Amino acid sequence: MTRSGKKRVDNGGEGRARGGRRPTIREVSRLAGVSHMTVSRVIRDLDLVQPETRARVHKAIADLGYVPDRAAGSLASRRTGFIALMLPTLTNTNFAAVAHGLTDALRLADYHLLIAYTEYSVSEEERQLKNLLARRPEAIVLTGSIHSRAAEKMLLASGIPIIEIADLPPRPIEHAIGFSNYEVGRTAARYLIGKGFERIGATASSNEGDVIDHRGEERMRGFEDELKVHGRPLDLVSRHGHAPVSFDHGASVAPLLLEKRIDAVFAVSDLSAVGIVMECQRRGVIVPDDLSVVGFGDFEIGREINPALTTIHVDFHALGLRTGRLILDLLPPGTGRTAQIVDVGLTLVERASVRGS
Amino acid sequence: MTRSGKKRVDNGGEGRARGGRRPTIREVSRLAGVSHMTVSRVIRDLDLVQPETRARVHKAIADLGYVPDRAAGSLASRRTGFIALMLPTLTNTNFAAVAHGLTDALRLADYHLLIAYTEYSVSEEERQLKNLLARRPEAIVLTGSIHSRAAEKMLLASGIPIIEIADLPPRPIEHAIGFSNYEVGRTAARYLIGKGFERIGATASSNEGDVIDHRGEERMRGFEDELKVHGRPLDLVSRHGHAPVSFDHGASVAPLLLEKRIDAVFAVSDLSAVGIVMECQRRGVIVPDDLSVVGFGDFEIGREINPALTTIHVDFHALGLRTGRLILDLLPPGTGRTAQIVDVGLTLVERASVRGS
DNA sequence: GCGAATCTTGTTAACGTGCACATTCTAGCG
DNA sequence: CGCTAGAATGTGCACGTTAACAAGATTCGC
Repeated sequence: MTRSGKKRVDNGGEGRARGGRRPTIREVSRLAGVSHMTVSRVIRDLDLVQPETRARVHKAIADLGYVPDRAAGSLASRRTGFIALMLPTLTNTNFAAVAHGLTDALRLADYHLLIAYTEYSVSEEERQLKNLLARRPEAIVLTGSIHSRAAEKMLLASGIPIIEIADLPPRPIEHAIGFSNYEVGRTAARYLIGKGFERIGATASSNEGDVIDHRGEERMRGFEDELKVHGRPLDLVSRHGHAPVSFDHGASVAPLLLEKRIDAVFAVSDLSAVGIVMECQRRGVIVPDDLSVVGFGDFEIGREINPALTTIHVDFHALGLRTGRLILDLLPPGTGRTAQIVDVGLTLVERASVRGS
Repeated sequence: MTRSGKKRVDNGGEGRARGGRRPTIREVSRLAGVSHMTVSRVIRDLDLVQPETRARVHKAIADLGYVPDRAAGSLASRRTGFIALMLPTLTNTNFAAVAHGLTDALRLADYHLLIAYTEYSVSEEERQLKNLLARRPEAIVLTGSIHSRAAEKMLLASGIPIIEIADLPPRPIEHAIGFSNYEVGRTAARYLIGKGFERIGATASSNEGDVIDHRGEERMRGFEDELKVHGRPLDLVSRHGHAPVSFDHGASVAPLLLEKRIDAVFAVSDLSAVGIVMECQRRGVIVPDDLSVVGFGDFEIGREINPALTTIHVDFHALGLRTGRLILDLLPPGTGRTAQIVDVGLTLVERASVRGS
C-alpha cells in the first residue's frame, strides 16, 4: 500500500465528485459501498451481480451522473468499439445510405462508426487512414479499389478485417461487398444497343491528377468495352469536369451531347442524368423521343422527374447492413478469416427516359 | 524497481514487435535508442528534439510501422480529440454539408468527428447522447432545440461546450449557431401575401409521438402566425405523413393541394416542394401559373428543375465551418465561456416557381 | 453436518500514452 | 577553467478502466 499514501486527497468525501472532473468508477464504488469491479460488472451487464447490489450501484451511478470512459475501457480491454468507414463524400445520399445501413446493423452491438471522407482523392485517403488507425478501429470499411501503396501497407499491417465496398476489385485486399461497376457499364450499353439505338454516348467526369472517381471510371470502361464488342465507335463517349458529377454536371454536358446528335446516353450517375433531362426540358428537347437517358444509382429524384429516369439500381442501405453483419460475424476473436466476396448484384430499372420502353 | 522484475519477457529483441500486437511507443524508443518520451515528443512535433535524434526516431517508427494509440493518449492527456455531432439524418445533403463544413474547419487541428443521427426521435437522441458522452468529446454539436429532460441534464453535466445549430432556440443550452426557422416561415408567408395570392397553403409532415421535425414545425408556426397577422385563414395549412419529408411526400401531397384549389404553397423543405412541382408536371398543372411553390433549403435539385424553385437559402456548409471555428476558439483551456449566439441569416431566392416573379 | 460446487465480490496488475519534474549535456561567459 | 543558463533527454507515475485470479459466502448432496 505504498502508493495510496501518495495519492492526492482532493476528494475526502465518499464518492463525491472531484473538482470539475467527471466522476470515475471508483467514486461510484465508494458511494455504493462496493469494489470498483462490481461497478464495472454492473455497467457491462455481466449478470453475476446480486440484484440488490446492482440496484445500489445503479443508484450511485444516477446520483453522481457517472458516465463510463470508453477510452480507458478500450485501453484495458483492447477493444475500442470503433468501426472505421471511409467514403468519397457524405453529400451523396447513396453513400449516406451506406453509413445508415452500417449504423443500423452495428447499433445493438454498441459500436461507433468513425467516418472519414476522401473527396475522391487517393492521397487524402492515405492521410485519413493514418488518422483513423490511431483510433484502433476493430474493422475498416472503405470504398473502391484504388489505394496508395502506403495505404495498402498500413491496412495490411493493421491486423483488422478490411472490407472494400461498392465495387468488386479484381484483387481485393481482403473482404469485399459490392457489385461490379464494370458490369453496370456493360449492362447499360447492352440495354441501349438492344433497344436499337445507333448513336450511343456516355458521360462522366474526367480524372484530374489525384482526384479520381475510380468506380465511375469502371462503369465507363465496361460501357466502352461492350460498345467495342458490338463494333460500335467510341467517339460519342466523353469525359468532362472533375469528380464528383452533379446535377450541374449533367446540365452543362447536355448541349455537347445534343450537338453530337446523340440518340441515347449513359450517365455514370443519376445526378448527372437528371441534370441532362432537366436541361433538355429547358431546350424543348423531348426525352426520350429526341434523347434517351440511362443513369446509375437509382436516386430518389430519378423516380420523381418527368419522364422518370431509367437507371441501374443498387440497394446501398442493404449494402451497408450486409457489411455491418459481416463485421459482426468477423469480430469475435478466433473467427476464421477466410475472405468473403459478396456480390449484391444490380438491377436495371426501366422507366420512361428511354425510347421504346 | 520492484515492478520491472514482474514484467513479461515476451519480447527479448530490441524493439521487435510482440506476438500479433501492434508496436508501442516503448518498442520504438528501444529501437531508436532513446526514451519513450523522446518518441512521444517526436510524434507530437514538439520541437525540442535534436534533428538527428528526430530522424532516428522517425526511422524506427517507419521500420516498425508504428501507429500511435490515441485511446492511450487521450487517457493520459485528458484530451480525446473528438467532437460529437448529432444530426437528424445523414441522407439529407444539407445536414451532410454541415458535417463537411465542420470537418473542413477541424481537419488541421487533428480532431475527429463522432457522428450520430437520431432519425428525428427525441428518445433516440437521448440514447445516442449517452453513448457519445462515453467517448469524452471535447465539444458537442446538436441540431434543433428540443431535447429530453435527461438529455439536457447530461449535456449540462458534461462540462464541455454545447453548440446547438440550425435553429436559434429561445433559450439555448449554451451556444447556438443557426437561423430562425420561425422567421423562415414568416418570410415565406410575407412573400406570398405580397405577391397577391389569395388561397395560400403550406405543407409539412405531421408529428407522430416521439418522431418530431421540430425545426420544420417552427417554420410552419412562423408561416401560420404571419398569415394570422394578415387576417388570413389557416385552413389551407396541412400536415401529412411522418418526418422527414421527401420528394415522395410532395408528390403525394400535391393532389390534396390541387383539390383545395390553392394558389400558392409553402413546403417546409425543397424536397417536398420539388415533389409537388413534379407531380404538377405529371398532371398538366402549370407551375407557377396554376400553382406557385416556395420551398426551403435551397437544395441543388431546386436550381435544376423547371421551373426553377423559389426557396429560402441557408448556407449549411458555412454554418458547419462557422461552428468548427467557434469550437477551435472555445477549446483552449481557460477560454472564457460567454455563450455565443450567431444568426447566419437566411435569403429568399426568387426563381421561377412563383407567379409574378 | 461437512466438504464440494457455485455464486458473489474483491485484489492486483496491466493497457499505452503524456505530464511534471529530474537529470544530463552543451555553450557561453568572465 | 569553473560556473550557469538553457537545451535536450530521461524517470516515474497517473489517467480510468478491464482481465485474471483470489477469496469469501452460500447452497446442496449424501
